[in-house]
Amino acid sequence: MPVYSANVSERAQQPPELAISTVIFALRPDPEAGVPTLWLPLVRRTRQPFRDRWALPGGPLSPDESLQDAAARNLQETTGLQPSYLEQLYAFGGLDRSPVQRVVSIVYWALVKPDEAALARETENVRWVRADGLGQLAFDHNRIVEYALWRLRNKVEYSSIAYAFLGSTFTLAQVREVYEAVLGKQLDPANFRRQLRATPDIEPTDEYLQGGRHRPPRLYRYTGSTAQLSGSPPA
Amino acid sequence: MPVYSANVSERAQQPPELAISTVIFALRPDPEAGVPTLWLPLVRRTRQPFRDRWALPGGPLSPDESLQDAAARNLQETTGLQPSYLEQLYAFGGLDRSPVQRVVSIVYWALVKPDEAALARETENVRWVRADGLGQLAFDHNRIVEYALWRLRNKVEYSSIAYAFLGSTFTLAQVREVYEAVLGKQLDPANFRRQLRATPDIEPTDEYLQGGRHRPPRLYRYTGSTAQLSGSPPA
DNA sequence: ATCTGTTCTAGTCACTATGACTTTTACTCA
DNA sequence: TGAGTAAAAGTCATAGTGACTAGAACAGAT
Repeated sequence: MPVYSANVSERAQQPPELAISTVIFALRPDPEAGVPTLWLPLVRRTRQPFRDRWALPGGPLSPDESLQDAAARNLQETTGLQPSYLEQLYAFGGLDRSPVQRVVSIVYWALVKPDEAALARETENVRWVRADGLGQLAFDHNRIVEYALWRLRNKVEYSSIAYAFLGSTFTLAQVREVYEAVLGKQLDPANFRRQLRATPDIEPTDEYLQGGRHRPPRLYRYTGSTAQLSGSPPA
Repeated sequence: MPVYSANVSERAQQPPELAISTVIFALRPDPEAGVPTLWLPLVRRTRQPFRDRWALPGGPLSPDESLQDAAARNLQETTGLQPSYLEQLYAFGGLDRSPVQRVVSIVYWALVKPDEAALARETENVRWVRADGLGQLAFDHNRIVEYALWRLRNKVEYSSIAYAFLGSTFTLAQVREVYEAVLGKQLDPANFRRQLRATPDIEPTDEYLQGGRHRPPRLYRYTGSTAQLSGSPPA
């Protein structure tokens, strides 16, 4: 335990600090295999506690912004990205999350589209890592990412969240790759295709994706509401 | 709008206040029809803002308790009840939730069993009301209850949460009544029965419920984990 | 003692969704 | 021109569901 930890009576007097953090997911091609995989940006801590350790983007809540606005702002500030999906994940408020002062973190999770993800800037203090294998993070951030992953995997199966990872048109195989990357398992192309064809929110365009060394796949478009896909309270 | 509202510059200087509230659901027989329906306890506000309006039980977060402990405590304090299920609902942090000072509320929702619900004390300032038809509540609490209801209805369909409303043994018809009360629609007894018989976590006992003017129904027992039914992050 | 109304319990039938699998189509590259 | 690849369409067996029918087992009334 760190030496700079405040003692109990000191901590009891201060009100808990309120912070916003965000888990940001994007699909990027794996450097080796080339298949899309889940990545997320981390920021290097420049101060104690956990100095030089990697952590989720986040910061304090400004008095004049809503919780969601605060999440969108620190997402913008650290990565320069606009999320295509943003939802509250959970409020973490355990007593020993930070060794210094008690912090209650309201955590959001976000998805970004590939064109956005391509713009993402990496600096000395901002790094993208694969969602598996992200060493030891600061605070309880490993646990938070685990929970965000669990939520993402659930939600991809019962909602239309997958399209938040894709551009305006896409092939059915690309959709399948999103599912495979998120769920971490192979899916049967023919059966997957049949299911998508049966959902009304996915309509075929007249265009085909050229360039592959095989039969050119048709492009599709998602016509469902990109607005909050149930899971957040009505505004 | 109230006259005691602070102006913008005043509000901007204070850090947001952090509060915990809880939506507590119990099944009680409807006074007329007699069938079980959803009820929840409200507390009368004794101070401004919204003095004399009904509101969700809640209060500030003590420095030495976790979020969940705080929810359990103010549940105990206002109603004297022990919840059989308690889960975080959402963190509400809009700018205009309170006319006085900005408040961020971390809201929990709870289910209580019928024997507990029977002990619930009603006082001048604590009243149980039906989950539909609860007039105008203080703050944004109507919206919060709506969201809690939405979550309850969802969760009852894909998880085994219904048994948190029931005692240690129960008839299959009682389980069906829980579903009907929560979902607000009639279910086919025969088909519902078939489904429950197929779930491994519900095992028949050798006992039967006597007293009805019809064939006595067999009693069953829920053997699944009553611990957190997925939806909260791993402890 | 028998009848009646009730719910419990078991079962049938048609329809739909799904997993595993096969076949044909349409492209690129050697 | 043939080989390789993935797209696209279709087949088949199986599991689950909604709608429905019918017998079983009780209490209370006749």
